Amino acid sequence: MPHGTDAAFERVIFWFRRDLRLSDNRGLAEATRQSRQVIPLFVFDTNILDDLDNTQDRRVTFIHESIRELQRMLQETGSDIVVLHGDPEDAVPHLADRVNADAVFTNRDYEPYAAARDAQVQRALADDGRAFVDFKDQVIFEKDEILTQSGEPYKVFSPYKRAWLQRFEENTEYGRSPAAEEVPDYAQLAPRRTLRGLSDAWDMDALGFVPTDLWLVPGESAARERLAGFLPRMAEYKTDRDFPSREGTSGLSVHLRFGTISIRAAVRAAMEDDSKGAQTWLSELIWREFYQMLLDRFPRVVSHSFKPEYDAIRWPGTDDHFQAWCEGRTGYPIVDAAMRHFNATGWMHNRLRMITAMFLTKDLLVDWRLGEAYFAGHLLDYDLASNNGGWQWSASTGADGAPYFRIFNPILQSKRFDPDGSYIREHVPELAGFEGDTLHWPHDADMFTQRDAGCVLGEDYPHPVVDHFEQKEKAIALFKAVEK
DNA sequence: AAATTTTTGAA
DNA sequence: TCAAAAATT
Repeated sequence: MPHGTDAAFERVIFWFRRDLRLSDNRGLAEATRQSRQVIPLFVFDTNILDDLDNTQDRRVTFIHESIRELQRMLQETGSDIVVLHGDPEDAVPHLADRVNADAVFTNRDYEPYAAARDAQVQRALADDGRAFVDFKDQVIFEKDEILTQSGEPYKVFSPYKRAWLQRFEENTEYGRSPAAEEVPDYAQLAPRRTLRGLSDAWDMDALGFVPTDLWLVPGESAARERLAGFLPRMAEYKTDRDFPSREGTSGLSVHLRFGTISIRAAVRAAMEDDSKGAQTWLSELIWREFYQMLLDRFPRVVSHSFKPEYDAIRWPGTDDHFQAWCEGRTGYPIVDAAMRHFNATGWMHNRLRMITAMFLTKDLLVDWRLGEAYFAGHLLDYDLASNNGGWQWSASTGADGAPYFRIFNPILQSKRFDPDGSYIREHVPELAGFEGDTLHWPHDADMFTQRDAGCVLGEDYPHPVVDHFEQKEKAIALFKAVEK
């Protein structure tokens, strides 16, 4: 379609949220197709930022850097981005009024807060006679697109996945952008001079945050490079992904979270590779959609067990044990290594997320919501749907979660997935002198061995805070007590 | 996306 | 007698 000549709108704001990229961005592509002029916008949302209790939040740095890159790319085309700092419910309609936009285009966000915010923005815009148009971009399939025969949402992953794959293969268009464009039509983007003076101050200082170090490079071009770097490793994903000391995972979770890469690009990459590893990775991407669908369809999971009968459980874990877990001093080396690495970087390997979550809920008997909140506060790739889904999986309260009797033995997990102990040695250096299986469970070592390893238990490294075999029985009893 | 105990079945 | 399969939690 020729641009501009038959555009439906004169001037449209495109509002970036968790889609911080120019390429393969459905809402942005539609905005440039349907409007003579497009004004790019990002809002640093004070409703979210004011709730962060750490001025060194890594996510703010990631977003800030990614917006900077967007701005550089837009400026190279002669355009720019408007950046606001405030409450979107006021800021977006206000900007629309200021530039006299006909509409605000954006990509849908399925989190309860975002959905409520967008409904409010839509109402405010409508009062002024402006449209709010949103698009599917964050997922391949939304909640109503994959349903059982009886029209119900799936509550078990495998049949959901089967239906997802079938639907995808029926129409390969799902993997593509609706408009064939992979990048926006730059001719439609508002010229830089038009956008001058519209932004708030948005350097980190003005936002009230301090830049942090990150373990990965923010932005769209870095995301593309990371995917490219993963392609040759994808075939080995199935075998390597469970070992925290190997580079076996894609490392794309942060980019998928902030949309510096599109889910379609990821799915296309998996579909174009016929290895077992690619299928396994695709399966993980489908888990992501499964959890997004569940959150959209059952928002009560934010604060309640997906399985209502397990809401009756009163988790008896103590605050002391929770603190020991948070700080990586439980006396379980693999758990402590994972938590210390996490605290230092804001990232945790998926295998370790399962081990630490299982340990908090089934060994320390602490309510999964506390663990979920701790991860929510520190994960650079934090996503409500995936984090909640993962925690409810580990706690056995979720849709298709681990059965309550399937409790990880943290020592066996450690031996299996960190066989040479290199992960533990790196992140719990005081244990590095222990050899073989003793590293995974040092507490049976005699004093000679401890001195030899340079680590006296109870002094240099804590005694275990609980006994796994005792706690596991208590965990099973908690579930049995409330079973129907 | 488990761990552990019990039973089975072939040597 | 032991490893694999099945049952149990």
